[in-house]
Amino acid sequence: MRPLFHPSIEDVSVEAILHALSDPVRAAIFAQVAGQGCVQGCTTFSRVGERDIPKSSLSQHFKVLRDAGLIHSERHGVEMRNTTRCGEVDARFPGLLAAILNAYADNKACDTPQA
Amino acid sequence: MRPLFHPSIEDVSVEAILHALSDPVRAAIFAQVAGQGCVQGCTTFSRVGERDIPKSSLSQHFKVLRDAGLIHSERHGVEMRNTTRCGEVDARFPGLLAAILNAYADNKACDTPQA
DNA sequence: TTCAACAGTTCTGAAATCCTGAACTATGGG
DNA sequence: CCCATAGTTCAGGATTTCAGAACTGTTGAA
Repeated sequence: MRPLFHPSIEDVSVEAILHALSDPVRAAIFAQVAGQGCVQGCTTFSRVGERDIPKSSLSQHFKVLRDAGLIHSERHGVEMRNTTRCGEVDARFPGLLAAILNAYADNKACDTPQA
Repeated sequence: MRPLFHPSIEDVSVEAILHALSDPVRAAIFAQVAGQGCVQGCTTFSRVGERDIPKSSLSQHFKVLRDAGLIHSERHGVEMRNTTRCGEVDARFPGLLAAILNAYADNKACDTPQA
């Protein structure tokens, strides 16, 4: 198990961010981490919306978010502590994350009006 | 040649938009169309940055932007008239496009400080 | 009308990427 | 030490993307 890689904020690119968040599962994960400030572990997301996500896929999703510079992950014993890097990212690309999270929130509101 | 398809604005999704704009070539095309209001034709983009883009790829890129609801294309004789759908998209997802275009602009400024 | 040039599109196969089950690593508890 | 838990890595098949070649559709000239 190689140590977790986190890009420095100057190496974070818009395209990587957009690509990472263009997947609804990853967007949901990120929204949740952003909403809670800190979320324990991948297993929290074994189910997103309707779908069951296998843990190998979850691990990859977290890696993509990490590589894109969107989250910071830290091992705490057996589990993972994930936090967003919203502060840094927002300093570099002002308003970007807020607009995206907002758009997803609006979207969800339309999708499930009577849920 | 099947007629050009444009999704209605309610069918436009955040993920499709982010996916479309997560490609730097498409982002450049879209930024240009957005900047000019109207751009004639794909061939305008035979070169983006350093890269030569074959026209079959350009055609695909335009299709992705169209399917994502970002641009409107109309045949005028032999060539194509492309316009953005920023207005509609911005009404649906306020601030999203502006934030993304801004982020790309910032990014480019960093990439080429002495060009 | 017929022809050539031009602007894009579609087709197709190769390359890259994504998804996920299975095997693995690391940590903590009994 | 052994097992359970949390996550990672590997390997493969499925999907997506890229780009050359062949095609469609339009315009202008002869």
